[in-house]
Amino acid sequence: MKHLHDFGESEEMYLKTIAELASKQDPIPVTWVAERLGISTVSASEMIHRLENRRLLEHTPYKGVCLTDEGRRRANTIIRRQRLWECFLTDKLAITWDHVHDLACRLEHATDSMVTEALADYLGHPTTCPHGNPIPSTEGEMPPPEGIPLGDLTPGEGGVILRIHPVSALLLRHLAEKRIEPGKEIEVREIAPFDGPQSILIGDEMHVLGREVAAHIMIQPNTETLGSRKLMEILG
Amino acid sequence: MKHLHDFGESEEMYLKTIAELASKQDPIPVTWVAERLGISTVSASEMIHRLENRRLLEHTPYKGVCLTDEGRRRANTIIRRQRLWECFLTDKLAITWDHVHDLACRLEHATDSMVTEALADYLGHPTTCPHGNPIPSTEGEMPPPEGIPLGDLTPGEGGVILRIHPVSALLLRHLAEKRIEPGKEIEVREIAPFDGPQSILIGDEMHVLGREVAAHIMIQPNTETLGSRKLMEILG
DNA sequence: ATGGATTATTAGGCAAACCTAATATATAAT
DNA sequence: ATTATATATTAGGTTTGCCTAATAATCCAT
Ligand SMILES: [Mn+2]
Ligand SMILES: [Mn+2]
Ligand SMILES: [Mn+2]
Ligand SMILES: [Mn+2]
Repeated sequence: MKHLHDFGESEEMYLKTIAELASKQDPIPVTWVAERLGISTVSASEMIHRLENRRLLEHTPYKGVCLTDEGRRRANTIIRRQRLWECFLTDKLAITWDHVHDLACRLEHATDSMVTEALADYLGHPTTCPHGNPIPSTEGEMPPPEGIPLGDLTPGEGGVILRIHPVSALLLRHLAEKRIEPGKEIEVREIAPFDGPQSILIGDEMHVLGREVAAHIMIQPNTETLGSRKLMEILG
Repeated sequence: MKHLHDFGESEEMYLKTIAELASKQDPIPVTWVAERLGISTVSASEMIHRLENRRLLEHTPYKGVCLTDEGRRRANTIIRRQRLWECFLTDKLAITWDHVHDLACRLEHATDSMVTEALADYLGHPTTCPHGNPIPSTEGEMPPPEGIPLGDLTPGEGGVILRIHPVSALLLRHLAEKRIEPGKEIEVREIAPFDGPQSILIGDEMHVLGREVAAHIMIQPNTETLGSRKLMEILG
């Protein structure tokens, strides 16, 4: 007999979370997954074993997890749904930027491919979500995300905000308050010693951002202000 | 710690199901609830006790269940969400009539009141769903549904289809195939003996409908064709 | 190489929603 | 009043997804 419950929502969130973390490092420590999902490492470890048995990921002990091709395809399907809903919520329902991430994170699990594709049609097949992140294709392929973290820039360097790496609503609210959003010019002015917070200039306002926050703001660097060493890194 | 899962979807489906059945009879036998949800009576009974403890309904053994005011309010909130999504899916995404019921039944549980009200705004505050059923208010009040079941009409009687009482996608597909939809004229031509199926005329086509199906097609009767006995019933 | 920190596993539990099989109770029909 | 039927409860079990506490294995830095 089939149950009333979906019992696939957890699985989907694991895959999505791993895919999102994978753009920062690969393989992903199980600890990171647990922390992001707000559960114990034991529970995460259990579930990861189950997903490994089903060939959706591979776990190398003491290293971390990597999605298989099928796992990544599935993850990107969920991400596609979330980002399309984000577009709908902002563009059509006029819900603010910092709210749509969490709202879409609930809808994504209740959406099949028929609705997804009809929605994509209706929205005119957008290529990025309101936070600037690319929307995967119907086939579950995602263009490589662009930009480098603001946190990697040094004083004097700056550029245009390309996207906000997907993360909790709290961070988005924090950024929304300071009017830090995709498309805007931003410049690093100062970095406190001992890997401390960055002082940044956006519009005509100065703000101090913690390293964790700065790591999620992805920049298209302004090449003029950029040190040549970093230029090499980016191009080569 | 909070769980990843909602664990409220079941509760919502119980309340909604009971509210929908309540328009046919009151109180509702627990058996009906179990059957509609496709679960055992034991499971339904368990859950109904839990909902009773939380004052969302009242259960009189060997009679059935009635929603409390709070229970009905909650149920109508879910119904509002479902029917607004149904409008969205048909009007904006151009998904057919018979599909939207089930699709919206998944979205309804992933939708909070912010999204619901923004959606209602966006759709221009529709008053009925694509199946003709009334959409409850923000406060959880629903206008009394109109019409009498097609199954109660006798040969020669007819009228306009007002709405299809909410039920499975199978029934909707069945009706969609025969072009039986809200707004159309329909007339009973014949009833087979021993409470058998009805032969009906819609457009220029004749169809034979089982009693169960006919019970879900709600009619605004054409008073000229109507027997005076039934007229009394309706008006008085 | 060795000790301390990180990572993984084991053991034992819990709650929500389901299930079947068996039993008990109330209502309805003869 | 008795019996048959419908309804309810009890008992015991499953799966999913989470938990804590304790232990074991590995990695890394000195
Ligand atoms: Mn989600
Ligand atoms: Mn986004
Ligand atoms: Mn539903
Ligand atoms: Mn409807």
